[in-house]
Amino acid sequence: MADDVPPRGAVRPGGRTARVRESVLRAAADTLVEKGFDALDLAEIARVAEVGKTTVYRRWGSPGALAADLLDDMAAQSLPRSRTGNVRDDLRENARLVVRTLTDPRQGRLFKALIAASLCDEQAAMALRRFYAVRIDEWAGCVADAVERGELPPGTDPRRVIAGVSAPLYYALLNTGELLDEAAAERAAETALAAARAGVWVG
Amino acid sequence: MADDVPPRGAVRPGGRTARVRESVLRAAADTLVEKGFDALDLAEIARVAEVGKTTVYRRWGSPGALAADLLDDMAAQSLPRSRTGNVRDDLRENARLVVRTLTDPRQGRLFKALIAASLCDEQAAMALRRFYAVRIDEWAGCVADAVERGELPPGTDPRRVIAGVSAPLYYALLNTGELLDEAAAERAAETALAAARAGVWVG
DNA sequence: CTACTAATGGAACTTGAGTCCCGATAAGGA
DNA sequence: TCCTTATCGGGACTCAAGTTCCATTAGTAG
Repeated sequence: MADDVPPRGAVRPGGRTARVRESVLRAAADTLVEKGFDALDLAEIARVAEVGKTTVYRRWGSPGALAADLLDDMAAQSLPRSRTGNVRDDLRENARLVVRTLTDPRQGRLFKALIAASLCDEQAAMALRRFYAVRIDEWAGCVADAVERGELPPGTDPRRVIAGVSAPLYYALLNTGELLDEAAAERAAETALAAARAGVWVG
Repeated sequence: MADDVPPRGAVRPGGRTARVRESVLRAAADTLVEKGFDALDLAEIARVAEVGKTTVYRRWGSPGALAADLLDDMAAQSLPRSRTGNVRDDLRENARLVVRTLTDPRQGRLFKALIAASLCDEQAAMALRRFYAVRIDEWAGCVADAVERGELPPGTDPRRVIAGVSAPLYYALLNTGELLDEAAAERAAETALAAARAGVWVG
């Protein structure tokens, strides 16, 4: 029956193994930022991370798997959210945070590269979905509170509202290339707010 | 001064050269659909297209440039849009079209691969922006008409409304992995409509 | 502290993507 | 029709990504 071989690095994850992972993930992130996903060779990662080439191929095996591990690592680091007590302000804060992240020279390139990875590799795709599920849930609380307070229709799906804020910003980043500035953040927040109030996300 | 060397295939674009381009673009699209952007080797494309390897490397040079050429080819094939005389129905039709395209086994994979290409290569990124500019303009007319008819506030930016329909659908496709069905199309159209009516895209 | 073995990493090897050279072919103008 | 040369394509070559083998190192349980 199932032999259930433990994944590489899971039996003795302390000391050296942890240092190797940290070093490789840092090198991977740097490469993704500077050269993009298509330039993610495991051989070069090993050189930059000062780690044996064999180790990288054995533990991660493919650029997609490495990107997936990086995404899981990022998802594990949670960020605090705002709580102004007013939906419009909360959504605006969220939109500003997304714009700030996507226009940041390092973060913006990193996100683009990780989305590229998710489009090329199924493991990375699953990790990306997990990542956004975590990030959206972190902010969904604001909306749930707003529904409690009667600012939005009862039955409004909080996650859909938060996703509704990010959607136009990512569309600008990935599809149209439109400028992501303060005004774009404002429009994104107002779009989600108008739709939520109209009951688009009820049920 | 500028010698202005014409690009490969521009001086004698007829006959053989055209056949080679057609054959290579078809092979590229097939490979993108079946294996994704990261598997786009020019050597394999040459084999599949039954064209000399040297030719492909000389004319396109990189997977990104090949993807860019494919995007320009796609942008040149325009699609008809609906004209029901009612904004809500027009936006709904547009949303359904996007969902149909993105969930189509071939088209959906192709779009994902081309977006991946645009995230890895600057030429492909510019071509993708041109492509979406064309597609959005094709539909912007509906919204302009609606503004004329008084269905939407004066000064509403038609392109932003159309982009507002697609945004949540692409966000579901690329970020959250949420199901793209008839209901998702409905919500996308209603979101854009609510925001447009609220005047989010005026000015 | 000691034993066991998971995990690392050096070195040699294989394979195929990408480059270069040059003759063959055919597009397009005279 | 003929001529010029843009474009194609076969074949040899290079170099590094990815694989395999095995000796060495160092977690972790006892």
